[in-house]
Amino acid sequence: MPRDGNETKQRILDAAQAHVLEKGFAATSVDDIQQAAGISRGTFFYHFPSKDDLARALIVRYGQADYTFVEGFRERAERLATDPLQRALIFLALHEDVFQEMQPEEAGCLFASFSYEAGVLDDETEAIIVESIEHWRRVLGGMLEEAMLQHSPVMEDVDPYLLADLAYGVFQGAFILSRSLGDKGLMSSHIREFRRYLEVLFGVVPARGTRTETGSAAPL
Amino acid sequence: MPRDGNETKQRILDAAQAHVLEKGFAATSVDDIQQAAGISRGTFFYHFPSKDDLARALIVRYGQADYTFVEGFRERAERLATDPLQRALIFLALHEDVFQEMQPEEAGCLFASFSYEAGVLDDETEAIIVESIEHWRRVLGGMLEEAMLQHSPVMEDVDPYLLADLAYGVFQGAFILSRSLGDKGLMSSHIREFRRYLEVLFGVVPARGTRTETGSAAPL
DNA sequence: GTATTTATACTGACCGGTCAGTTTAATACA
DNA sequence: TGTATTAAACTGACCGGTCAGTATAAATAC
Repeated sequence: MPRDGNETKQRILDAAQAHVLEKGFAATSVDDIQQAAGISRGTFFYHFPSKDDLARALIVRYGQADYTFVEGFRERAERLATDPLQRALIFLALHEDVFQEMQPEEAGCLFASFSYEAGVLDDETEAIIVESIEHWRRVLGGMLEEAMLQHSPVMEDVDPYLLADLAYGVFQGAFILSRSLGDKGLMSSHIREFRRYLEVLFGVVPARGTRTETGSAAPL
Repeated sequence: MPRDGNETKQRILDAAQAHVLEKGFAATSVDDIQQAAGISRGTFFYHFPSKDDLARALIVRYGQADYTFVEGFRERAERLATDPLQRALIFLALHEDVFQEMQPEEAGCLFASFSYEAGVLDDETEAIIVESIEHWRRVLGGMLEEAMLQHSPVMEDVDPYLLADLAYGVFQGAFILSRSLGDKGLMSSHIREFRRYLEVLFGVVPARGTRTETGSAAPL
């Protein structure tokens, strides 16, 4: 059954990605991948000249999938709301949903995995990661930049692109915490907390005062 | 120069930690470590029965250093302020200073590095990582819990321990972004942004209205 | 419409090298 | 004298990578 070579290639990439996300690239042997993908050793090297080429292919595919996801979420957010802040909040909430449905073994980012394995990727491939982060920054940062024009933030010197980077960082941090603590639900709660930050920063706050606290709101 | 065995052991751990933080544990060979530490192959195995024992020792030492750091910062923060919110803000600012003085090759967390290399550490050693995270959570979360009693947060259902976890995640995420983008300064700005979140959440906000925006502060 | 060719997909044994770990004999110090 | 260290040789498992050959199916030929 030599028909569809591309299907095999994708199966190799799927098996490889799962292994790399769990154990890391260096600790993933070609034999591991070959066995998990249900193919022979020769077939692996038929599709990928070297293990480093596999790494490159993994990053390329991951970057493309990431781009598609982000653009899809952007479009959905733009369809669901006209207010730019609401769009940003929805954009993040859509990510939250995805993470909630993730299997524990998927909870991780391939880019982050390689970030602690310097020297594997060549400069071009590293650039794909940078582009991917910058794409995210452009999309979410752009929404927040627009939001600033319509909602006065409660603080001065708000940098919408720093906020976008921070959101990306929160995702990455939540992945690591989630893996270290074995707590899957952590992902959602961290994203939700970040959304709360945006809400309170842009003044979209549910009315206070219904609470039972002692009262005085004066700070410091 | 066979004098101090412990000094050699520490030199091995130093060299190993630097390599692991850069390339990962699996990609770090005993020869790499041995050469970087300026010792012989035999000496490495004299001090560490196996490479896995080295991993364990690295985590133990890192956990201890982490504990010392956090406790030191907690004490300094408690000395510098009595208000629990201010203590939390100072506690974070002290971390910010440390990260600012970090060399690019140090920018990373050993725990995070191992979080993408499953299977290397035994359960006991993994538990050290969990304890370390929980220690952080107790310290910062405790400060924030106290802060909630004195400052009414502008939102309901604020979970001080979730905020502490989030701060930890922001650190981790900033490390990854910093490494991926090659931007060292990112660390500080992300921590500073998180502190702003706490400020705005607890109502410690510099007066608004001095800004040049169109005016209306009413949201949504 | 069967034989032949061609391109693609795949196999598994094999090779050279590297890795973690062992052993040994000699040596430096306190 | 015992602890710390060195240098070097060695083992065996495993690793990435190669290669000669097989299987398949569609295209081409007769």
